[in-house]
Amino acid sequence: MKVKELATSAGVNPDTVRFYTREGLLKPSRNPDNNYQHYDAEDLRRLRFARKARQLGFSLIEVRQILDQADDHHSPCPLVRDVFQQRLAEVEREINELQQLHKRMKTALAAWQNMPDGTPDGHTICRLIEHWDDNTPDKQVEE
Amino acid sequence: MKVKELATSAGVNPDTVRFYTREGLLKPSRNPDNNYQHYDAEDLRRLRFARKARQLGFSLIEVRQILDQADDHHSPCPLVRDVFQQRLAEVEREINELQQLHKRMKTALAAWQNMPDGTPDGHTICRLIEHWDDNTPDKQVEE
DNA sequence: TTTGACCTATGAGTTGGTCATAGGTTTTAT
DNA sequence: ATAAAACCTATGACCAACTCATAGGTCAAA
Repeated sequence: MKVKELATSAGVNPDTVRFYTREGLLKPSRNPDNNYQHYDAEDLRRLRFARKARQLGFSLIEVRQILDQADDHHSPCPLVRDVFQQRLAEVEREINELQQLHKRMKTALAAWQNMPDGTPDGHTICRLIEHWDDNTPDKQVEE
Repeated sequence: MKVKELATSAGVNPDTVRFYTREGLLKPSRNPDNNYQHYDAEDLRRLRFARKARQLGFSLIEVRQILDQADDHHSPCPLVRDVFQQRLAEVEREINELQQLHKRMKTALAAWQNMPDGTPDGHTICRLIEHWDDNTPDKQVEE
């Protein structure tokens, strides 16, 4: 297979195939006649594997490590389980953060219903944001 | 105030102050003697405003637009309300996506409990991921 | 044989900073 | 007075994971 065919088979951009090849995730052979890359069924498996792992939140570096382990005839599954656990915890943290942000946004929106739009007066840019309570402490003022 | 003092007052990295200045969010005057930037209370207000807006998910470009409107003596609040609404919708979308991902991860993890770790066999890299059902359609195979 | 569709390598753009470099200035301590 | 520390300047590289643009080489069909 050439680049476009592999890309189409896996549903990705041909440039992604080239990028993954540069990054060492795919290991095509080369046609010496025309310098074209030649991909086989194994590359398609690797590419599909990589895309699924990416959807699960694995980084490209992690995917490469997993593929490299497989190349060394070691089972990558323990590594997969390990990274997956971390990733799951991270997703939970992200959800929490976003839900808190969402709650604060809704609260702010409700509070804004009754606030007039002011023109900046040299003390305030837009009360809507300046009176937003973000519970992050900030420091002293000096001039 | 000089860079570090402003940065400390707002609880940010001095490089962030320089970066925001380059990006036009802060407009310090310059001391012609030594070419140093001089920030005043207004810049501190702008910087704090910018940081709050960033926490709400406003992009730097949006923040700059808002500040520019304020500089033109227009109330930036309508723009703020508008961008805020879009941002709220986006946050909701992000939460949904993450929750779906989370659900699929938990399901996969449960399914993995009873699956053995295999060594790559030329057909499979790691069943854990390859048998992951991601309900994204992909295309035909050819070689 | 020429056009279009493909291939190559390389570099830039995206976002929001952070860090490193190399050099100039000011402040503090000796 | 002077030397070191702590600050300032501008510029460019770096992070992630691609995507897109450029310039040029190759190949298939009309």
